[in-house]
Amino acid sequence: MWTRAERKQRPTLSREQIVRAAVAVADSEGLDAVSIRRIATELGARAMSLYTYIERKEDLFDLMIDEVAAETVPEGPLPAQWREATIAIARLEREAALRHPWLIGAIARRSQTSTLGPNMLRHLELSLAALDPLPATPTEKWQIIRAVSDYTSGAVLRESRERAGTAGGHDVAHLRAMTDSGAYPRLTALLGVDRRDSFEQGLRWLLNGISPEDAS
Amino acid sequence: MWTRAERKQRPTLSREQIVRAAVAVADSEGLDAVSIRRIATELGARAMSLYTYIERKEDLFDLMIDEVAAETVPEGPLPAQWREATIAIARLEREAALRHPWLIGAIARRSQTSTLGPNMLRHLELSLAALDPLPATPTEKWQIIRAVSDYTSGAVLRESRERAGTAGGHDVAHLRAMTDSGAYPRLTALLGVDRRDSFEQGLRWLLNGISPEDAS
DNA sequence: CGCCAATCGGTACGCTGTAAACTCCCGCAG
DNA sequence: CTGCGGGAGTTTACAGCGTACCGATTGGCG
Repeated sequence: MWTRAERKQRPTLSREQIVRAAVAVADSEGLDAVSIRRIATELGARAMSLYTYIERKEDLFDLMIDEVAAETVPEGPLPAQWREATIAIARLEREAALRHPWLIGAIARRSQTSTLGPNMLRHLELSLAALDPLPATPTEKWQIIRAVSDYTSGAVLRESRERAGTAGGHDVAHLRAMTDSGAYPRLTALLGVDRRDSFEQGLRWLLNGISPEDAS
Repeated sequence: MWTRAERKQRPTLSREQIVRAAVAVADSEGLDAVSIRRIATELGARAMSLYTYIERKEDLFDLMIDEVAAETVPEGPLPAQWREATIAIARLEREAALRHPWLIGAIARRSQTSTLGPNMLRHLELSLAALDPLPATPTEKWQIIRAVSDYTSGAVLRESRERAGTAGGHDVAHLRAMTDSGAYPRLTALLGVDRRDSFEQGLRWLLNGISPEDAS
């Protein structure tokens, strides 16, 4: 679908416009607010007009994902050290996912590996480029990229849910009740503990494990 | 909501029954197939009857998540080595999530940190117990648990999507076209490469980074 | 000019979550 | 025993969803 030509006439809509509107709605009201009718309204069109540009709603999600993937493509030259370069890319992924908290949900929602869009391909290409200085086989490099991006997406999934939650008093009360039961002593001991975010710490651990010699 | 007493009359339905039916439907037909009407039909009831046991559909997702979380609670005694114990728990998480591919999606779908159910609390308690032998502050232990489970959920999110996909020929053709363009040389070089799964490898890297002294 | 294909609109169908009001019927107070 | 409170389950209804199908419009090209 990435290769399908756009209209040749002169439309009042465009795929780019639709995707941007969808991303804006998702950013401000969540993924569930992204409905065909809603996006059409947003653009002053009728629902069915969108189907000139996408085949089904899932396509729209794919396009939204790739739209945001653009933010994960590093702009300038990569740091010369593979480690710094990889960290920089992981940070871009994290920041994009926190800016668009619906992102991981959209990825998880897609029934199968969504077709990779051009921005996602550029992102992957540059993730590989970051490892150029590393003496490793392609298979090993691929494993490293997967490990780092797996960690990043998991961390970001948790982080963005934590931010959305901010634990209303009700949940806290419930948690207290549970821990007061004494069934979870270690958890109880953790209730007041510092929960400063630890994305960077975990990333450091992972990279140290990959390459112990230049651990930080 | 976990504490709310169940009915005292004599119902033909039960919360447990509803949740099990929902998990079964999600397992075999995906999360989208879990609708109130569908589950009710599955149980020979009418849609609105379910609302005696849950307040809204999101509650059902929470209950399903905790139902599956039971499978991530280790049964016997934990390995004495914190490292082995942590690996064992991570494997349970992975296997449960692969058995129920909708799981990560359900977690991502929940608008905020869902209320922790009893099974999730037991899982967390035992994750902490696994680190008992480790000389570390509670904050550090919490960070370790988060790093490991972040990595695990990210890896499993990717893995289950890969399994669902198995890349139909169409996608492969598209990918070929993209890489033939020459814009992604490193990716192109990777096309035929071995993609053996690497969950264990990444987990080893992470644990080695956490504790270099007993690296494997 | 005539044609074609792209674009957009309208209508309709079967689905969704759930609010509101209803019918039962059990267990208990008098 | 009667009466009744209240919980279980049902019915109906509504607004919204994705999208199949068809018709109207229109601009570019032969």
